Amino acid sequence: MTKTPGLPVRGSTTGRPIMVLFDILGQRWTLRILWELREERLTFRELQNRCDNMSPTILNGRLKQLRDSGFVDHEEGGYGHTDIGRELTDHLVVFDGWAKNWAEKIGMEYEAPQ
Amino acid sequence: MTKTPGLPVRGSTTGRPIMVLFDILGQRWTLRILWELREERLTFRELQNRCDNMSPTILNGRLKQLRDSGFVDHEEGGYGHTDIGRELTDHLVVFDGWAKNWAEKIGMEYEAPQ
DNA sequence: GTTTGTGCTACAGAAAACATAGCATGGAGT
DNA sequence: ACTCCATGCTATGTTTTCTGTAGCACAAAC
Repeated sequence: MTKTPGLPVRGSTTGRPIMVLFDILGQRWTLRILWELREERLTFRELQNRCDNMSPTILNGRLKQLRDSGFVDHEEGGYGHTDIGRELTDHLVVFDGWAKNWAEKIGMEYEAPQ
Repeated sequence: MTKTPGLPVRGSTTGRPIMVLFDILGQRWTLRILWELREERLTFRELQNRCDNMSPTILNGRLKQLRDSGFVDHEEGGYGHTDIGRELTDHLVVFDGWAKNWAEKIGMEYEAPQ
């Protein structure tokens, strides 16, 4: 079941791009997968390891979806971002700094390990 | 079950803020709820309507979570963003324009209704 | 005192995700 | 040729999450 802008998705019959995007990102592990690929290409199993040993069934499903959506490809060296996938992930990277700020405001200072 | 930076979440034992954020956003409807509140306060039922009549059970759960996380409050006029919730949502608004671009690249020109 | 709006909760069924096992392919080494 | 290992999955049964529908409790308006 491919999710493409223009086609209806869960929670939206119009296929409006932002809704399609929300539908994709609002599934468990999707954001995390994009995130983990931010620095280097990873094999299926490396990716699985970094994603807390998530179920391969789901990982495979997500990767299929991300490839269908044009965010991820699978070439020499494993799975990695396409150009547009990198663009999307760059936006996510912004959230990293932002989240630390949020963490402080919410009353919890998080200290990075090491 | 409150999700707070510093406490472990699904897929991350460290409670690293970005992971907590991904855990929250990577649930169905959460992105959508933040999105629908971007312009005005909405009552529970208005919000439900805009979110494709999502199940009130889940809506209630999400709202609890978003309040616990400090993104949403419930005051005069219904549910709405806190300052930090607005900040987060501003980032999401960026995705709207971006998603249209993505839609074109992926080979589907989406025309907004009306 | 009945109707309308609001903010939910209850509950049964459907869908998604999980954990674990294991298979098929391909290359390296011996 | 054959074992060994990495890689990319699929299969299966269980658990968790989400859905859909019904309905309750409170408050204000009429």
